[in-house]
Amino acid sequence: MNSLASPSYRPLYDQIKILITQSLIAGEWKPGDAIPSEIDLASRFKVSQGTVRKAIDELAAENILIRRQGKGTYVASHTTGISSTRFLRINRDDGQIEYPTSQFISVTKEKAPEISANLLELRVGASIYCIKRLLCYKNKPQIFDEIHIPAAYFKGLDEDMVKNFTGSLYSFFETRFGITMIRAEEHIKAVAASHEVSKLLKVPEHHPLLQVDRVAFTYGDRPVEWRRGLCHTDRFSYVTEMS
Amino acid sequence: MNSLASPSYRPLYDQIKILITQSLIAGEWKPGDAIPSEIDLASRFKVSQGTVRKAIDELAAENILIRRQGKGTYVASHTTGISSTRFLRINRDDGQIEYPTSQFISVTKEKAPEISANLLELRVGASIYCIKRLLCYKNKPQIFDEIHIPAAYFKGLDEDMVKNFTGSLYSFFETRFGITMIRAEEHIKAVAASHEVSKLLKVPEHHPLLQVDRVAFTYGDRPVEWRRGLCHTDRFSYVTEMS
DNA sequence: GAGTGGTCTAGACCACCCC
DNA sequence: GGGTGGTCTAGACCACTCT
Repeated sequence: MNSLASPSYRPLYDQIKILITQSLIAGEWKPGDAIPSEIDLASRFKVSQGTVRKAIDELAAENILIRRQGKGTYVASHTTGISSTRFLRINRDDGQIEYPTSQFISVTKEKAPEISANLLELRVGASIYCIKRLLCYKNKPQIFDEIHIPAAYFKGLDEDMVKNFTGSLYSFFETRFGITMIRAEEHIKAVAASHEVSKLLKVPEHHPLLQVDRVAFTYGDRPVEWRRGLCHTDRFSYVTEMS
Repeated sequence: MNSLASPSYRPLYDQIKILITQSLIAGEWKPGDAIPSEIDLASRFKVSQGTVRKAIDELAAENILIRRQGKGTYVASHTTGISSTRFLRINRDDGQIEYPTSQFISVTKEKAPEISANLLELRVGASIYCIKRLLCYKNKPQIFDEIHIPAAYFKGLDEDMVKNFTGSLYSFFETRFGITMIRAEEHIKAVAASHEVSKLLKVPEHHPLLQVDRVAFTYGDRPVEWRRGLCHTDRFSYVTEMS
């Protein structure tokens, strides 16, 4: 998880993990690609297959790689499979599965406010893109998202690109900007709907909403997105598991 | 995680996991105890040390066992260490660490209502204990909990036992009834404070609260607790991570 | 020094996928 | 049948803890 800790002693498989991660950062293997077989990697890194295995096992446990028996090991992609929805924790209460559609409100270039600058490790006032959108279920707006991303990593992003893309926002980031989210931290509160948001979500002013603040990280645990979601949870819940 | 799935083929280490879990259920090794060394278990189960290792690795990843290099492998306990707070996801916004104190309101025997009966796999009307309490930070009430547990698993529980116990509720369940929680699922919503709850939490009526519904499981993935927490989140957040 | 978990290796064999 | 990941073994050696 955290690649800090005292490197008084670093196991081989840990070094292999870092080498693989570096290849992912460098784009040697792209999301959806198969990486070389364990045997090939073992001879490339001059270690045994078992050591490569342990490194891949851990990356697979972090959902960065995906193993498929008999076929190979693949780089997780937000464009396909489970990975495309693994960051969506809002579910219908009746148990039915339904995916939301996006309705974009605005895409603007802004100066980073303190709240997102700190978490994105930027200077306050650094250039960011700010995306506002609604997530709708059955065409009814349920979530209002405000999303901040550093302009430096998303050069050339504009409103039309976002609006014309079909698929999730993370698959957009991955496909158009080569930035893949691998992990996120969320802080959740209950808040009262502001006048502005109440109109967007079509709820009474002061209606209770779930406020979900997220920081998302890409390879190497670099923070690259801050967002605040305001969710109407009368018929939906945020679902999580712990052990 | 789920011990279902098609058993068309069951790896050895998986069978070892089941055998270890059965020993935990039977109480052969209790929370806090060291289990036998890998070498001992290998000879007991007639497999190699590596196979035992893989089984223990997975149980450790699920926080059911805890490895300590040079010392041994221990059964996770809610009475000590990280495990004692790993189900508490509410944290202060200012980043300071503070643990809540319990203030019990009532402990009663009830008939299970539909909502908890279904999730606890009981008949509606089955006998349960209902515990109501406040969790306080700096003596200020922040969370109101209503907790349902099957009476059959907690025979003899009464109000005095609960009130006189010092420590978390899960360490109480573990110590007094031999029931250890290993996993939980939560569904979260934003709701308005009822008149009743607003008085307990000392917030205005209709104030937004986080409603956290939980089902907790013990060894063998048996559900043994349902609870609903109502949290005042003006200075606290529910924190979670995903990957 | 003895005992524990942790790493690393090498090799055999199995289950799965696809040609 | 050949390639991939998955299991299992046996053994050597390392890092850590306690006595």
